Amino acid sequence: MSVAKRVPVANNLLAALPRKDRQRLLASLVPIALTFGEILYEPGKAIRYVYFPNDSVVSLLTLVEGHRALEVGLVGCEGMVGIPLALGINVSPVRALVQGTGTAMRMSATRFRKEFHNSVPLQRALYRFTHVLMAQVTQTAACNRFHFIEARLARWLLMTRDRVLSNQFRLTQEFLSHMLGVRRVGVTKAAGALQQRKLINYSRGNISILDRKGLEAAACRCYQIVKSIPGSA
Amino acid sequence: MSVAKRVPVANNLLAALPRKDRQRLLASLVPIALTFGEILYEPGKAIRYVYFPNDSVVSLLTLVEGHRALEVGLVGCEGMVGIPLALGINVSPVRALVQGTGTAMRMSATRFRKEFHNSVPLQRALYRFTHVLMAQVTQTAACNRFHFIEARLARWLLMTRDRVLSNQFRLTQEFLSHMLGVRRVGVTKAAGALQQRKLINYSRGNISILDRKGLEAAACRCYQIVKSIPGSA
DNA sequence: AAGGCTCGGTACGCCAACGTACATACAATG
DNA sequence: CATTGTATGTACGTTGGCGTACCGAGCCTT
Repeated sequence: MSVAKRVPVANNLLAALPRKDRQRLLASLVPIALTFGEILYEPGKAIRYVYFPNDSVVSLLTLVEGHRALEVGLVGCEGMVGIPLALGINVSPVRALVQGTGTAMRMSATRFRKEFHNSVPLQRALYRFTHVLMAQVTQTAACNRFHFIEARLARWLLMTRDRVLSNQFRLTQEFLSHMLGVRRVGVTKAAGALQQRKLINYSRGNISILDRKGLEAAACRCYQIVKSIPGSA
Repeated sequence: MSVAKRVPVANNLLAALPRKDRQRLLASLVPIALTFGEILYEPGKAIRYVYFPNDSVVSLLTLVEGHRALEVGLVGCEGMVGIPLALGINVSPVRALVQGTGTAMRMSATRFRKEFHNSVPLQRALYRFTHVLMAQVTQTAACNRFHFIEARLARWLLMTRDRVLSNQFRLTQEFLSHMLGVRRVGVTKAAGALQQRKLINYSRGNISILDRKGLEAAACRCYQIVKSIPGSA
């Protein structure tokens, strides 16, 4: 995690604020580079910074002892990482893991509290995003319960695609298994099936989406449902 | 759903407010009887009232086509039903189903918005509860993914017990199957196992907890985890 | 070129949970 | 007391996913 100067501010949440509020916030925000694998929060630990992703992507994971991690939320430029702070809580219930390398705007927790208090538009935006996140977690809960790995994988790839704005990215199957909460072998099988159907291409951590429409058809409807929540794009 | 006069206000959220705020709120709140099976919200539909349960219990369920309902949250006297409104959203993403007959304090959505705006203590309390709910949904997501039906059933019974404040309540297995998102037969087997271990007693919808400690041991740790979140009791 | 390392593919036995169907028990009602 | 309906129990074959183990393929380093 290093300071990244002069990155374009592409976070939608910030971009949608009135100019005055945005300017004031930007004075307290520092652009920062987030790299794949970095852990921003650990469950039960204090939240020290909030992050407004630009082109980076952050996964929210629950940890249950004796099991793999399980992703419950995915935050990109449409949101903020650190929602508990907006709710007056300074401890994270989840692990926050950088899943897509990129930049974000960062602010310290103490500074955030102050700025949040002073900007009603920011409050409105963050409360709305809290709702989107809640809906996302809810849908994911059901998805993890009911749908096949293959469909869930397809959904996950699409969600990532929407946030990194690219059809190609790096991800090992081992990593994916910790997102979906399944065995690596399960991912291998599912990815193999998708590849055979010419929907994706997969090779040593390099994944590319070949047929987006087809992949959407292979994914469960959860993808569309979450996407259609106002404020989730 | 009928007006219920002169019920003791036992909702913790309300009780913890400063006297002044509570008094003002109570002027707009109407005690109401909620009966098992009533549906308060449907997904995608507008929220018309918020509810502060006293001794009633309300389930939040996601619906996925082609599958049974799945509970993602349980709200009793520790919270409020209608959190989206506090976040500035007037559509429910979930179905809200009365799971434990009892009373609640009710307020119209429009009235709530006004009162909410005017009471900072209420805002604080509700944002905190939003966080608790989010954590609960998150934990439930992992629980539904990883744990056996028997452990999940045990957890569910304990959570209900904590909210109805009684070791005995009415619930059919069919109903439970829609809470846990499993077959009715799955519930039969799990309940049978718990009964054989002398932890519960089960007969035609009448369930009683015989050995609470034992049931806690049979439940997954998710029960303790959710319970230990500050503000969840 | 060799060795090590990461990543992906395959194989095997196991089992919780699934869908479905049917059979029993209890309760209320006429 | 017979009838009807609801609630529970049992049974059977199917299967997706699990844990584990091992192998091969590509890549980097020495």
